[in-house]
Amino acid sequence: MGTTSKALSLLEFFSRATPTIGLSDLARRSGMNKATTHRYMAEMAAHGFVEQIGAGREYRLGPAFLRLAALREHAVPMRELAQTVLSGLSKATGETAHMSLLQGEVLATLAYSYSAAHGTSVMMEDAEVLMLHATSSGLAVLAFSPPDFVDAILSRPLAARTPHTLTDPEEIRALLPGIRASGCAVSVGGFEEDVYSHAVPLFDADSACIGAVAVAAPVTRMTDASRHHIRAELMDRALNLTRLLGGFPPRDFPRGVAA
Amino acid sequence: MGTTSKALSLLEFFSRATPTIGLSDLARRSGMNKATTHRYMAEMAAHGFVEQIGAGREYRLGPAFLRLAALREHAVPMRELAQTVLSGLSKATGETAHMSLLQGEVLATLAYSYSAAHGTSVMMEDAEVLMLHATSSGLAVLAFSPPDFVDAILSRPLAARTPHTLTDPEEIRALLPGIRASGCAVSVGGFEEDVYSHAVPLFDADSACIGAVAVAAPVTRMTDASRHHIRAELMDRALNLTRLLGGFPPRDFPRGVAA
DNA sequence: TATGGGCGGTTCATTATTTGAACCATTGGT
DNA sequence: ACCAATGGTTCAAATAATGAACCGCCCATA
Repeated sequence: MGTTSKALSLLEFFSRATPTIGLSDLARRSGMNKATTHRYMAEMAAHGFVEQIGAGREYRLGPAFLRLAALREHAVPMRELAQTVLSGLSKATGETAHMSLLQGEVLATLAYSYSAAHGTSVMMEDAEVLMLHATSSGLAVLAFSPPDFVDAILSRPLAARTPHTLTDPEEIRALLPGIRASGCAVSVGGFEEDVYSHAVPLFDADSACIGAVAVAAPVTRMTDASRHHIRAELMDRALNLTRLLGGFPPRDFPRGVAA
Repeated sequence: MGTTSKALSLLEFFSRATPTIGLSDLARRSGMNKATTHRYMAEMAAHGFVEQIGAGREYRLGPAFLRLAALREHAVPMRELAQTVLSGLSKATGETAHMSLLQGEVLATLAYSYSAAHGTSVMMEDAEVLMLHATSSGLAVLAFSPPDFVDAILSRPLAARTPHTLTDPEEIRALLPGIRASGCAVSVGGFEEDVYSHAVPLFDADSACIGAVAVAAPVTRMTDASRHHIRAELMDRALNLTRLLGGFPPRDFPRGVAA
C-alpha cells in the first residue's frame, strides 16, 4: 500500500456520524503516527479535499468534492439515471427503493426514492454505508462477485447490526447459490429491525457486479402477493438500470421472471 | 510537495471538456513519468476516486466523489460558507456584503456581513426579498439567466422602489450585455436611496446562475478608487464562493480582473 | 494561580518508499 | 508485415516518508 492510499484512507473516517475529526483523534482512529497524519491532511487540505474549521482546528471534508462530484455526474449521469429508475420502482411497488454502489468492501448508497402510497416507509440516509453481509443488497453483490472477494469479506469478523443479522460465514455462503439462481437476494431484519428487503445486482460493461438496487418495506406489510410483485418489478427495473448504465448482466444471469 | 499532492494533482486534469484521459496522455499532460502516473492512478482507483472505462482503459473520475460530496453537503451548510466569504468581503471592502439566492422570480437574502470600518453602513434585513430589476444583484442574475427568464421578468410591471429605480424594460435589457462583459452589475439608489451597490453572480454545477453576492455602500463614500477596489474584491470572492458551492462559472465569464 | 493533560503542529536522523529508463504485450493504422 | 501508438511492469538508484520526541498553547481542575 502506497503513501497516497494511506492518505486517502483517512477520508474514510469521515461519516454522517463524525463529520469533523481532530488531528489527534484521527491519528488514533487510523493508527497512524500523528506527524504522518498531519502531513497527509495538510497535503489534502492544499487540494481542497479537507479543510480546517474554527477553534479546535478540526478537519472536515473539503469543497473539492462538490466540484469533482459535479464533473463525475456530468461525465457519468449515474445518479440521474438511478433516480428516475428508483422513482418508477418506488411508485410501482409503493415502497422505498434505493441503489448502492460497491466501494471497497462496503456499499455506499447513491440514490433512493420514497413512495407516498403508505403512511409509513423505510427511511434512508444520504451516503449511508451498508455492510455486505447484513443487507439484501450486500448479499446480491456477494452472490455475483468473484470467489476471492467473497472469501475476503467472509473471513473478516461479521458485525451483527440487529439480532437477525447473519454472522455465520458458512450460513451466508450457503445462500449465494440460491441468489445466483434467482437473481434476487432477500434480507429480513438484517440491517434494520422490521425491514423486509429485496435486492438485485447491477453490472458494468464487463459484467462485473458494481452494486445493487433494492426495495425495502416494513415486514408487517409483506404478503406472498407483494413479495412476488416487488420481485418482478425489481428484476425488471434493475436489469434496465444495468443497461442504462452501459452494463451487461453475466450470461448466466436469470433473465426470465422467476417463479 | 509530497507524493500525495502529486497524485491528487492528477485529478485536476479532468474537466468538462476532457472527462476521460488515457494513461500516456495523462502522463504527458502532467509531465510525470508514465510509471509514476500509473501507480498514482491505480492507488486512486482502489479508493474509487478514478475508474477505468471500456476499451482504451481510459480513466475518469470515480463514484467515490458522489458519496463524499453528499457527506460534505451534510457537514457544511451553504449558509455557513456564504457567511465566511461575506465576512472576508465586508472586512476587505469596509462595506456591507450580502448574498442572495434566486427563488422563483425574486432574490432571497441568505446571509450578510457588516463592516466596522465606518460609523455608518448599509443595513440589511434577514431574509429580505430583492426585486430583480431594482437591485445590482438582480441585474447580475438577469445578465446571466436564460433569455426567456429575462423576458418573463421584464414583461411584468416593474415597481419603482425609489425615484431612481429602473422601470423601463428596454433600458434594463440594454444594460445586460455590459454586465455580461464585465461580470459585475451596478445599481445606484435603485433599491434604497443613497446606496451604491455592486454585484457579481453565483453559479451552480451546471453553470446556471443561482444568485449573487453584492457589496452595498453609501453613495457618499464612493470614489473611483473604492469602486475599483470593491469590484476587484467582489469578483475574486464571488468566484471563490461559486467554487466552494461546487459550481462553475460559464466558460465566457470574465475571469481576469476587469479594468 | 499553579499544574497537568490534552490539543495542533514541528523537527531531524533513520529508513523505507518512490522513482523512471528501459522493458513487455497489445492494438490499430499504413 | 510493419511501425507507432497504447496500457502496464521491472528493479537498482535516489529520494521522500517516517515517527519519537519535542514545542507552545489552551483549558479544566486542583
